Amino acid sequence: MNLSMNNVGLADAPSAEEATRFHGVLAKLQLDPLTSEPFYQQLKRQIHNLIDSGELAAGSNLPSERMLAEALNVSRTTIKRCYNDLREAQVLSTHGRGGTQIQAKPNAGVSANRLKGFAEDMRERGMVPSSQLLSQEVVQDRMIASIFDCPSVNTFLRLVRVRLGDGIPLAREVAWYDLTLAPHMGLGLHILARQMPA
Amino acid sequence: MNLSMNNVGLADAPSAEEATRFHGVLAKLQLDPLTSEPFYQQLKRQIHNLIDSGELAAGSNLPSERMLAEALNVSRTTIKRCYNDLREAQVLSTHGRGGTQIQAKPNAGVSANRLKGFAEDMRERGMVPSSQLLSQEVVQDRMIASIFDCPSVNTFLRLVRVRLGDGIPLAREVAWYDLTLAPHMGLGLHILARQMPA
DNA sequence: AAGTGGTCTAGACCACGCA
DNA sequence: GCGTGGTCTAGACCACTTC
Repeated sequence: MNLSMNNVGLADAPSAEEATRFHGVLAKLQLDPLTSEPFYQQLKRQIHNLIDSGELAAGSNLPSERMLAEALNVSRTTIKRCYNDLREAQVLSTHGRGGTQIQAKPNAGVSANRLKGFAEDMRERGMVPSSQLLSQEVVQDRMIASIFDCPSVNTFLRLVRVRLGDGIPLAREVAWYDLTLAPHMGLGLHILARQMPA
Repeated sequence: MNLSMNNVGLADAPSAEEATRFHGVLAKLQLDPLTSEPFYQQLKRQIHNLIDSGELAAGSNLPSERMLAEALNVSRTTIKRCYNDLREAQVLSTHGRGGTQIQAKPNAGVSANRLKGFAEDMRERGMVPSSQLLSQEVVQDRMIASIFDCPSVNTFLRLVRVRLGDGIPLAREVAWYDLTLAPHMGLGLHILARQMPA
């Protein structure tokens, strides 16, 4: 068998030196095997919280997947699942050999978060997002048309919905979709356009 | 060793019978080991295409992870990664022993899509979502408070933003976030609450 | 009760980017 | 070139839902 790779077996050499670098982080990450919450979820939540609270600064490095796996005594796959989810959520980023880095600012407010959807934001925070449609109608509205800088004859889909996190109403949204540009939005609707009152 | 589970080793009994059920699906799924595109990506793409084209009808079943893995001669983990991604995108759903089912209609309209965020919806359609913040302010508003069924002294974050797909403005949204319930939304903002004009 | 997906393990090889 | 993340394997146990 040509196991010609990986210096597994070099003892705990890396831990000894590098552990100090991540001492602060490692001390704050703990897994509870008794709860029903999966390991990777616990980690996601804890890391996200550390970032939100500023204990993990933007731009700083997280332990490598292998290192954290060894430190927490879980498999690399579990760490990877956590890191991957956070990478997908653009909370972490990867830099070749540079490892995994924190991308979001500690307290990135709404201005940054609004690049993500509400649902995505909620899921990152470990909440279950849902949505309740209050009304939907196809309208013509000159004011909105002017905002979009398009002919005032364009029709818009007007949506009002409540956004919930864990079943609790957190936001109310009113949205106008330009049906000329996004016709798929109107699919399945059987509502005739009507004139919007001024 | 107490390998007291899984009838692995019962030969290809399941395949023989069940393969006919999924004959159409299995015949259309093929993995190319030569391309650089990962297996799970190839599968995601192919399954998504089959759904879009209507060859896989909404509500119908997909082969179980184990079965598809065996049929394509890959590990269950690889199939799972594909299925999981599609589940997260709400394209597939899971039903206990019932297996994995196709959830989205080929061209589901807004009424279904509004359970997802704008960004997610865009990404599924292969467009690049972005957002432009027009205004953000912390306000008190009795009308909104009554909608949320909460004390009228609660403060809200009022956002106006334009949603873009591939750089084209597709929607305008006005959102009110209840800062009492979602304080993290206001982090990083230095805007004093002001009274909302009636 | 049988089979499903959910989670986790312990390994392996690869491409790529810093050092 | 070395360590990183990316992909993949072959297995295991569990909770849960449907049969």
